[in-house]
Amino acid sequence: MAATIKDVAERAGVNPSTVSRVINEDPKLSIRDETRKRILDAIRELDYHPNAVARSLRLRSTRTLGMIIPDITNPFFPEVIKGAESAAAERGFSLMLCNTDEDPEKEKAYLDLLAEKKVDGFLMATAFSHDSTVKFLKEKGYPFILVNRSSRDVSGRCVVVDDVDGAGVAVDHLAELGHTRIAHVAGVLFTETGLSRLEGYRLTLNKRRIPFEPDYMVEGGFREKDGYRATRRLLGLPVPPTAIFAANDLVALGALTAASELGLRVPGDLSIVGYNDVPLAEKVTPALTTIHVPLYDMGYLAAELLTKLIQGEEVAEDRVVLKGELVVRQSTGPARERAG
Amino acid sequence: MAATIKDVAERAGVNPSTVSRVINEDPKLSIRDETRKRILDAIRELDYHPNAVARSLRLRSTRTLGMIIPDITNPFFPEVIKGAESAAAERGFSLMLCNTDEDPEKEKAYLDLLAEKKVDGFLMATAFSHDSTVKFLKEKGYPFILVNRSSRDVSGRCVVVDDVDGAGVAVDHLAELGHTRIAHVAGVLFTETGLSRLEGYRLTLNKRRIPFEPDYMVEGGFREKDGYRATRRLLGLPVPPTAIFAANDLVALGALTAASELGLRVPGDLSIVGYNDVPLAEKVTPALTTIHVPLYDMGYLAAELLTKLIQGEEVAEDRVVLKGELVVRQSTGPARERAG
DNA sequence: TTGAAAGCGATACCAC
DNA sequence: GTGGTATCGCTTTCAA
Repeated sequence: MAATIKDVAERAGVNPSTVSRVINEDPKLSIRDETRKRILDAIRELDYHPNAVARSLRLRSTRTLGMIIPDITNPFFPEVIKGAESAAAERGFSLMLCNTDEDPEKEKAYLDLLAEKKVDGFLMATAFSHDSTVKFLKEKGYPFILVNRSSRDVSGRCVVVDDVDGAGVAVDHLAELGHTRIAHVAGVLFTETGLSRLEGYRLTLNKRRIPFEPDYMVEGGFREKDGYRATRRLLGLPVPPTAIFAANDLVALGALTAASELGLRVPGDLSIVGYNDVPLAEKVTPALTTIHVPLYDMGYLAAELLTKLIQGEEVAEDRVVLKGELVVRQSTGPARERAG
Repeated sequence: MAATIKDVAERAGVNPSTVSRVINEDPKLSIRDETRKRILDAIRELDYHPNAVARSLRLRSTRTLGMIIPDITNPFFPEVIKGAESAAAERGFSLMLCNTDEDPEKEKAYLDLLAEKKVDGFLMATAFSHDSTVKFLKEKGYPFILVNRSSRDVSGRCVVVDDVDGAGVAVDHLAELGHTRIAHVAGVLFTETGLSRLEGYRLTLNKRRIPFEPDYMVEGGFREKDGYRATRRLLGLPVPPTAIFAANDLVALGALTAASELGLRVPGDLSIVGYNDVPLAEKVTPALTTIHVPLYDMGYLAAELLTKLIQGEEVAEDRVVLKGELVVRQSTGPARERAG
């Protein structure tokens, strides 16, 4: 059995409360050096480690954050998690990680579980999560931060990237290469990110006076096969696009596959730009031109913000908006007339 | 404030202990239906959820597992974590995730932290971890399972793949393609996995009566740049190898880059086999021939085993050995004489 | 400068 | 069939 504070107290010949004060460096404690030494010695001799469960019960704080993500094998998340974990650890918090597999029922179950386990706050990285989640969190008054998603229901409390801007940068890049037949394989359009990237696409076409061609906008999803299917469709059009702005890198990868199956060369016949700059993006051939999103920072800032919220610190801004940056690699090139 | 068991008891006009028995479905409880109903109603009306921290203190069990991994952004781990998380969740356990960045000090700090937080057991996925970790765990009597690593200091308690066998399969594949100049970019040789793969390489050369050429064995490491450097060296040899068995997929990727920089074609001029079949492996060009390791299963089985250990269930075998399987893709091809 | 005791929210043993 | 009460390990207020 591990030693308790009582054991330490007995060994040092003092009361447990005194031991507690010494451990927690109670500022309004004046104690004789000799007594303190006895306590410290006893702690060392017994290899005493305070029981965090008991502390949590007493202090009503577990120093633990719950993080809910849809799928850890999606290459978007590991960097985000790592950032969150670092920020949490630096502030003495641990991370409890929950994977929902995009299943709303699991999400709800985890929410309840984490609430019962009395985590001090929630990091929600699930783009699909129904607003009932946000509602639940708000009603219960639990501190939370949305990661890479925002909500109309709530003032701030999120760390996001400016997707309208990022999509604009992507489309600008293609336009500057001379492309006018620019298609967009959109993400899921009931998510903020999906919607905003579409908006950025349309706004930039507009700005550039490129007419919006409805056939060039196809709603896909965020997975590779969504990109594959959508691209097959686009490339089957009578007048196919010469460039595709994909909702994310996975989608761009699917587009790459579809193009190569049809014997098209990238970027010779088709330029493709992705979104997020997932680690995979630079490994594939051709390496993906994409919008680099600071994934690590996103996680870090979210966890930092959350711990501040928890500790009641004043936060200037509880809505952090990060900017994406264009990274030009090999999947985009100048537009040129096609043989047909 | 959330309702407590006392609130429920008052509202139902019973004693807290009775509420507890109803909640936990105490088998040796006989209770009037009417009383039970009153309690259940009170629970619903107050939206009562038991405080897991208080339960944990009383029951001396947190139903939480600590999982320590070196680097979540290494594509090896997300699948493993996902498997572990699933198995844990199915058994009512949560996962506390800790990222050490390969830093032994962080590892120790996390070990202490998790111990203070009274996790019920440890999942250790750190190949580099010093044996002091295993020693610590053993001395304290904490249940633990090593993932993808074993230890001489301990009888079983691990889920590993048979790396000697896997490496053998990889080298066999190359030999069957007619290669005789087969090099090995080894991993870190003070890890079990690094050592075993080297052993498999040597045993198979032996079996095939291919003489072992010391210059063809270069110790690298497990990172991409290790593979890059080692391969540059191998390809600079007077008589360079025609095939490389890499310690893992990341190393194989580095080899790929080195080869293409030198104008060599894969598999035309050089065949490369990786290890693990990380998600990345099938995405790169040429797609990697590799040894598929059941990453998800590894995590799943480890967590399952650990929960059994924790709950005192009899486990037939506390050392689970999985087999890798050859996946032939595009990075390997028949040997042929080179121009020089 | 230190001690005593209440209480955090549950469970479980022992009564009756 | 249900209640009383001690207890898990720690913190904190109030006393002395």
